[in-house]
Amino acid sequence: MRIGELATRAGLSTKAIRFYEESGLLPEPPRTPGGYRDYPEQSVVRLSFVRDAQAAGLTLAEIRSVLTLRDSGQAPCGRVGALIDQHLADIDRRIAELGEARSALRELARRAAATDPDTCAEGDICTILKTS
Amino acid sequence: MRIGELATRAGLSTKAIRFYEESGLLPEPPRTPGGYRDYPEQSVVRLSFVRDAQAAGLTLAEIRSVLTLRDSGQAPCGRVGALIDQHLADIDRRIAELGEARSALRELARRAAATDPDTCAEGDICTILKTS
DNA sequence: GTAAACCTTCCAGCGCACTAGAAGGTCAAG
DNA sequence: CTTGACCTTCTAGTGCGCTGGAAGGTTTAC
Repeated sequence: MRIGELATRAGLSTKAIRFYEESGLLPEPPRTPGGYRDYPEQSVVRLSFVRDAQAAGLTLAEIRSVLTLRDSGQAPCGRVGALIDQHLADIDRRIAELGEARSALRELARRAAATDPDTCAEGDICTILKTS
Repeated sequence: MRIGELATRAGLSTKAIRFYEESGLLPEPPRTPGGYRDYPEQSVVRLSFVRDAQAAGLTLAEIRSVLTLRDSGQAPCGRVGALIDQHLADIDRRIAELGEARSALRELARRAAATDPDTCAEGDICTILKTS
C-alpha cells in the first residue's frame, strides 16, 4: 500500500510517516518501480502502536527503544512498564510543581486585588510581583 | 555600569541581557567611547522585574506588554492582575489535564503489572498500550 | 492527450528563551 | 609591552514533533 493509504489507516499525515522513517521508528519500505514507498499491512499495526504509545505520553525516543527491543525478538513488556512508571512519577512531580506555582500565583492575585493603581505608581515597575 | 556588573546584580547572564534588549524588554543603553554598553542604575530594577515576572510564569511577550504600558506612563497593575488570573486559569487547566493523563497511565500500569511477557509476544507490538 | 491526484526529495520553520562559539576590539594592571 | 578580563557583533544551535512549501516525477481516469 502507498503512503497516503497508510496515513489514512493509521490516522497520521504522510509527512509524519516519512519523519518516523527518518527517525528510525519505521523501517524503510520497498519501492515500486516508480519510486513510491510500498508498505506491507504490518505497518498499520506498527504505526498504531506509535500512536497509542504517544497518547500514553511516551516520547519518540522511548517508543523507538521499545520498537528496537521488539525487533530484536524480545517482549518489550518490561521496558514498557518501566516507562509507564517513570512517566507516572514525572506527572506526579509536575502536578506538585504546578500546585506550588498555583499557590504562589494565588498569593500574587490576592496582592493584585489589594493594590491601588495610584499607590502602585512609585519608583518600581510594579509592586505586585516583587519577590522580597 | 557595564553589562557584566549588571548581569551579576540582576542575576542573569550577559547573553540574556543582550537578548532582552533585542526583544524590546530593555531599552538600548548609551555606549562608552569604546563601544561598551553603559547602563544606568535603574536597569537593575527593570531586570529584577523581568526576573520576578518570569518566576510568576509570565512569558517575555507578556512582560514586554507590561513594560510598554509602564513606559507609556500608565500603572500596569490592571494588566498584571489580568495576566495573573489568566495564568492561574491556565495552571488549573493543566493540572486537570495532568490528572486525567495520570489516571490513564495508572490504568496502563495496572495492565502492565498483569501482563505476562510470554503471552504478550503475539502478533502485536505490545498489548499493554492498545487503545481499543 | 491532459488533468488531477498522488508521490518524490530537500530545505525551512515553528515556539520559547535563551546558549555556544568564533573572531575580534578595549581597558586596567604589572 | 603584554597579559588577561572584559566587551563587541554575528551566526547557529538547543529540544520536540512535526508542518509547509517548492519543484518536480508517476499514475489513473476520462
